Amino acid sequence: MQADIVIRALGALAQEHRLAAFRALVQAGEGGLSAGTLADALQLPNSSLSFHLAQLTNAGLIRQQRQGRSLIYSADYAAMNGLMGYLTENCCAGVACAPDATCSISEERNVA
Amino acid sequence: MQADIVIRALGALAQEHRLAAFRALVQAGEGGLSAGTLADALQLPNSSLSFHLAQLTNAGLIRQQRQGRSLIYSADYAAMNGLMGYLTENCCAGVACAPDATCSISEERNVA
DNA sequence: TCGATATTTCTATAGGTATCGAAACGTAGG
DNA sequence: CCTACGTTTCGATACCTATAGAAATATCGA
Repeated sequence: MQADIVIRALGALAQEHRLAAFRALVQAGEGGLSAGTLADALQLPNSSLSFHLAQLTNAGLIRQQRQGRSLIYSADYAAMNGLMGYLTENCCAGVACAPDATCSISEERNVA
Repeated sequence: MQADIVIRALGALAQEHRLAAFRALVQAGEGGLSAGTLADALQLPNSSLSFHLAQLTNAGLIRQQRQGRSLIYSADYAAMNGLMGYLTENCCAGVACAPDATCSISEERNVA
C-alpha cells in the first residue's frame, strides 16, 4: 500500500460521520447495509450521507453493490488491513510491531 | 481513546507532509528531531512545517521539548498505540483482531 | 547589550470540505 | 407507460485547511 492511498484512507476516516458509517459497515459484516438504512442509523439527510459514502468509496474502504432499488454498501476488510499494515510498519518505530495483525469479519473467533 | 481524539489523529496523519514528518519522527526514536532538521529533510519552508507540527501536536501524536535554541519534536508512541487500538477494536469487525499489538521504539526486539 | 540563530505567529490568499434542499436518475411494480 | 421508491448529483453557502513570506519571539555567544 503506497502513501497516496493511505492518505486518502486516513482522510476518509477522519470525519465524524464517515468514521461512524465505516464502523457500522464493519459491524454489519459482509452483508453490508443499504444507503437508506445507514442514513436512518446515522440520522443524516440522504444527500449528505451519499457524499460521505462517495468519499469512503473513493478511498477504497467500502464497496457498492446494487440490489433491486437499493444500493448496498459493505466494508472492504482487505483495504483496512492494508491501512493497518502500513501504519504498523511505517508509524511504529520503523518495524512491524504486530506482524500477524489482520482485520477480518468476526466469524467465530472464540475457537475453543 | 474516544472518537473525538481519534478523528483528530486521523486528520493529522491524513496529509502528505504530516505523514512524512510523523514517519521521520517515529524512525528517529525517543531522541526526536529539531524543527529545522525536519524542515530540511522534508524540503518545506519553516513556517509551513511549523503549521503541520502544530497540527500533529494538537492531535497528541507528537511532543515538543526545547533544547537550547532548538525545539525538538518526538513521536508519542502511546498515542499511536491508542489510535491503533481504536482502529483494531472498532474498524475490524467489532473485535480486536490483534490484541497484543503494541507500537514501541525498536529497542533490540530481536531478543535471542 | 547586540547580533545571529532557531522557530513560531501573523497575515493574506487559494483551494478544499461539509451541509442539505431540490432536481435528476435508475429500478420495480401495477 | 406511469407512479412510487431509493439514491445520487447539482447548486449554493459556510467553513476549514494549506501555503509561504514577513514580522515577532526566544535563546545563545561575544
